Amino acid sequence: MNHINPVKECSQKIIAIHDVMDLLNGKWKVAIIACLCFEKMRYSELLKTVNGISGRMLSRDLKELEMNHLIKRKVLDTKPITVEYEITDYGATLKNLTAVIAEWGLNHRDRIKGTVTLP
Amino acid sequence: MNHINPVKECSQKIIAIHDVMDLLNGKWKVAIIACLCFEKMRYSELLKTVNGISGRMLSRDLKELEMNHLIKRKVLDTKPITVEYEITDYGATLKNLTAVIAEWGLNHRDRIKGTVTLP
DNA sequence: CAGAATCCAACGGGATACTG
DNA sequence: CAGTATCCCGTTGGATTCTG
Repeated sequence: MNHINPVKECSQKIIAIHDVMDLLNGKWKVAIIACLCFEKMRYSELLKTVNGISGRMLSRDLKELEMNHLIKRKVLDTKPITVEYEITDYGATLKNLTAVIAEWGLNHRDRIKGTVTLP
Repeated sequence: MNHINPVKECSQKIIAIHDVMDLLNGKWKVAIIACLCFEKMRYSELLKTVNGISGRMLSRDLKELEMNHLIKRKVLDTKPITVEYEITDYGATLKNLTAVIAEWGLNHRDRIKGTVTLP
């Protein structure tokens, strides 16, 4: 059994983290993924659920996430047209990741935002 | 025992995720935290370990992380001067988060970098 | 060694208006 | 409803040079 050089192991992790941060770059992608891990949603629902995102950014990020096979886009032929976004099996492997992030955020809300930003 | 409205619960998580993404914004912060969770490091070591980061960004991000009490800066009076960065107890609560991200990245490296993003 | 300063390019992201 | 098209600004981030 080989011992792994601890420095090497760290480097590997750093590279892996770069990959992920590259895939989920920007302010919104993690939140979008988290939403869709929770349940499939339509464009307008995402717009409301992902607080503060603009339509432009939502479109853009959805397109990128779809290109990376993390989500699926399904056009329903209702009238008027509606579009449903759904997490893929691949994307669903990110569920734990989003859960850990959300949990940390919940536990440390006060320290993060500090004094302000809450009435 | 109260039932939590599932939509409400999702919204809470989204907000929490926004907090975290705000705290760890940019390409490098998560990697820096991961490094320092692994072991304390000097500036120049971080520069080598966090692949590809520039000195300017490292300085900037270290300052921000310090302001948020996630890391500590310690000046050693060697000559020439050396500076050691160390994770705080508070910052160390992010260790699991960085580990989960790194693990996902490692497991899915092939698909991310892939051959040519899948035919 | 550990940065600060300067310059500059590129991207992120908001607001608004428009389309099928 | 689900976008697309512009416009426009602030930030990010790289390269380089300078300092104690």
